[in-house]
Amino acid sequence: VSASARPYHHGDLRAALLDAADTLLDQGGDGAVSLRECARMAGVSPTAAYRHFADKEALLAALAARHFEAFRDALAPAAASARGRAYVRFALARPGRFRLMFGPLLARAPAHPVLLAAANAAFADLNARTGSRDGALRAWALVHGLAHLLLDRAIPGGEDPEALVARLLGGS
Amino acid sequence: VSASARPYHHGDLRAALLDAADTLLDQGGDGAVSLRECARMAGVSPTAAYRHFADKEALLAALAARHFEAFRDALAPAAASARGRAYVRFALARPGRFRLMFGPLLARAPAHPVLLAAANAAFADLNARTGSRDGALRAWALVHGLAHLLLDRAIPGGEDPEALVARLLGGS
DNA sequence: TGTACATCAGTGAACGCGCGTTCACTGATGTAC
DNA sequence: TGTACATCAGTGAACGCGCGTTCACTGATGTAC
Repeated sequence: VSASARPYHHGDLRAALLDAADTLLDQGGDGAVSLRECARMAGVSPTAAYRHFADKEALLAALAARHFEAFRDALAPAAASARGRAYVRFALARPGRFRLMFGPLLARAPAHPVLLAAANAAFADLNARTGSRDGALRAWALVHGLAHLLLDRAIPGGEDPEALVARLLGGS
Repeated sequence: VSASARPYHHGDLRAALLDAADTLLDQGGDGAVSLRECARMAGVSPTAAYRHFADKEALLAALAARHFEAFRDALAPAAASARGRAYVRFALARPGRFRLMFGPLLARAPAHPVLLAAANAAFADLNARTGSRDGALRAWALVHGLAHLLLDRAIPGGEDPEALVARLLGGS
């Protein structure tokens, strides 16, 4: 009746809250994440989260940091030609995460050292691969723009995204 | 005491509401726009907007449509080489508008014919200029990605955005 | 081994907030005769 | 020219909602002697 009454083990509320936030993020996007709903999903009182995070933004920052690390790890092993496709695929598969990571929260990273570090590490990886810095930046912008345009259904024609990406990024 | 008591003239509440939404959008971004605040700014009761828009989304759609038209008109006369720079400059100067236009609302354009038409017209213009369709698409994605990365302060180094854009888009 | 104590994760009530939307209404405008 | 009427833009009260955050608290855990 003690620990097993909760869906998480002793000391893991923090992780449970992040998982809940993740689920909400994937289902309803940025705006669907609320501290209260996370607490509800973790089976805990509305204010329990404040034992683990200073406020809502701190929770989101921790979440974004976690995703930047996973994102970096996922892209690192890919061959240069496949990394662009993987980037876009990630954005299309997990729009909520993508938008959180690259959204307005990013500008507030200086206030959240963990996020700042994770983001910078990921960005450094993205820019380190190819030859010139400007070339890397251009490649990044191209892929990033493609991700956004597909995500927001801005590209007319209703063509299969996967095929389009393969064609546009084929040679890079 | 009749019409002059309001900051708008007879029949112009609709325009006044859109202007108010625009101001909020430019100041606080997407989330800062509320029907109640728009009404407040127009000097009108909280529910007056429903005479002119079916609901909040309809107002936002009308606003986005208006901006797509202006966006298209602003880019049309520019020379091909300058259009990319103008695109990015618009995004940086008016982040709220840019995010509204190219955000999740765009996926709901089919429900708002005016927005759908305006967006498609703008997109057609963007893609019609350059030679091949794929080339145009790539150019668009590059510029769009650059706009987003700069907007979200994702590009490390703190370099002057304007200079960076000029350098990266120089040859296109 | 047993007792006193400090720690601290989680509780629950409460505060104050703003929002979108509905509904019956008022009162000015302009038309039809 | 004057009166009866319909239209319809805007009102204001109300509904129900969920949110972030505070605060004093409880009660289990584990440590020190």
